[in-house]
Amino acid sequence: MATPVTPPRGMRDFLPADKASREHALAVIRRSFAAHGFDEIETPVMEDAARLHSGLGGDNEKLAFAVMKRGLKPADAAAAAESGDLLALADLGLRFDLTVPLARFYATHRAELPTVFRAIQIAPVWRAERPQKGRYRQFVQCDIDIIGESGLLAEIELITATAAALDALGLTGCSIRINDRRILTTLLAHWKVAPELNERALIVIDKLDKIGVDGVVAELGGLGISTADVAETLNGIADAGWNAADSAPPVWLDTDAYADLLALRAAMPGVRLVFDPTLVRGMGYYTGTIFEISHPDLGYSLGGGGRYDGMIGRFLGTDVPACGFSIGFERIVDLLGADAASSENAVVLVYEKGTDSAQLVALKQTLVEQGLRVRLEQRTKNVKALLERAAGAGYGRYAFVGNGAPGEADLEFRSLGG
RNA sequence: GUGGGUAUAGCUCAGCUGGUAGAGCAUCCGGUUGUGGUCCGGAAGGCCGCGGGUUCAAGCCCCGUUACUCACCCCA
Repeated sequence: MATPVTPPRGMRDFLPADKASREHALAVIRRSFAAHGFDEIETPVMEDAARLHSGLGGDNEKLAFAVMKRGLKPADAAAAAESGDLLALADLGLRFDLTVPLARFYATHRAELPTVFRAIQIAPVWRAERPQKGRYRQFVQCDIDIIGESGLLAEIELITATAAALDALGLTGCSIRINDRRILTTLLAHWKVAPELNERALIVIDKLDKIGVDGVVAELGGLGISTADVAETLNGIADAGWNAADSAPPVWLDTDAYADLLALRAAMPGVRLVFDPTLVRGMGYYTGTIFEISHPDLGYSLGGGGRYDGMIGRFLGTDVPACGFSIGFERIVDLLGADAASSENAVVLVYEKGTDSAQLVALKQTLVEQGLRVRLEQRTKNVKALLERAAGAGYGRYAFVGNGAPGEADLEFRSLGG
């Protein structure tokens, strides 16, 4: 190429057709969430660097884009190099999720918010990852969160609203896998895993469906976890479903947490809930229920969430229960594909070169006032390409504007169907 | 962070064993059509990603580099 003009790595431009289908999907999601009693808020794209790196973002913290302080001097850079703390040069960063900003938002505005606050956030986040299919460095998340509700009603409202949104989008085949951090904690305790190994052990367990029982046993062994019944327990976990405790519950199962999951399932008969004791989720801040949207065609999740009762307390001082669910908007849109919803109310007027502009605009204005969407296009040699582009942009009808004195009465509209 | 693939016209891609840079579509022009989505002809459009090397000669072979892409890790 003569001039390499591409957007930043992992970030994208959207052509009119893409933009239209994105906006359509966003409108559907907004409507679903709002119908379930959630209110939309907005926060800045940046937060204080210290807040982003407070340990609540898990591994995502390492992927945060940092923003350098304004007015840095060479001496500052030298000092940072000296100390080895390059992040000292940054005081702000782009948010890598919507949960940390929400916790900050709630701490700031608690007095103005209802006791139980149901929030919608639909906004881009940034992560400095290596892009690939279904993974971008700027992407939109659609979050709903309930703050101040410690009971299962929070989970129920979140999952119900999310399932409704997926349904309204026409997405079929999705299921929601569900688990509870307490079940994982009990399992690790049963194996007498040292607390500092918990996170790494959980990541290994998460891979059970990919690498199988033998693979997990091997990797756990590598971490020094080799209690006698590891393989036996894993076999039980691999087979576990909603019948896990039909007879005597297995020793690794936290029965209180499992009872909660059964209650959730009973409360939402219309939602395809799958109990998956290997579901982990990377965020360290989850304390209870965790869930993830799965689709049979994809190796990655379409969204996820869970309960994070300890997080708000980090900003506020007093603990406030919270639970959230996030839809990965980009992955949903990729799945939906383009819906070229053409409209009969959108028309193209094809005019000959040299047609009087004033007459064209007057004609256009007449049609606009009738409620039509009107685009003017000068006739090209090959009209076919022009009309196909217009059809792709959502225009449903076209008419040729004759030379001479074009008037509305002279227009003969034809369908752009083909 | 680790590994694979790709890079040629605005777009999609050919280019043989190293020997003058190609097609389709899109664009522009001429004609045809003349209530028109047809057809014919022509033109324009290229640092063959970038840098080095081998060679009489490199789009092609070698080394490096950058970008894109797919997968792993992790994630939405």
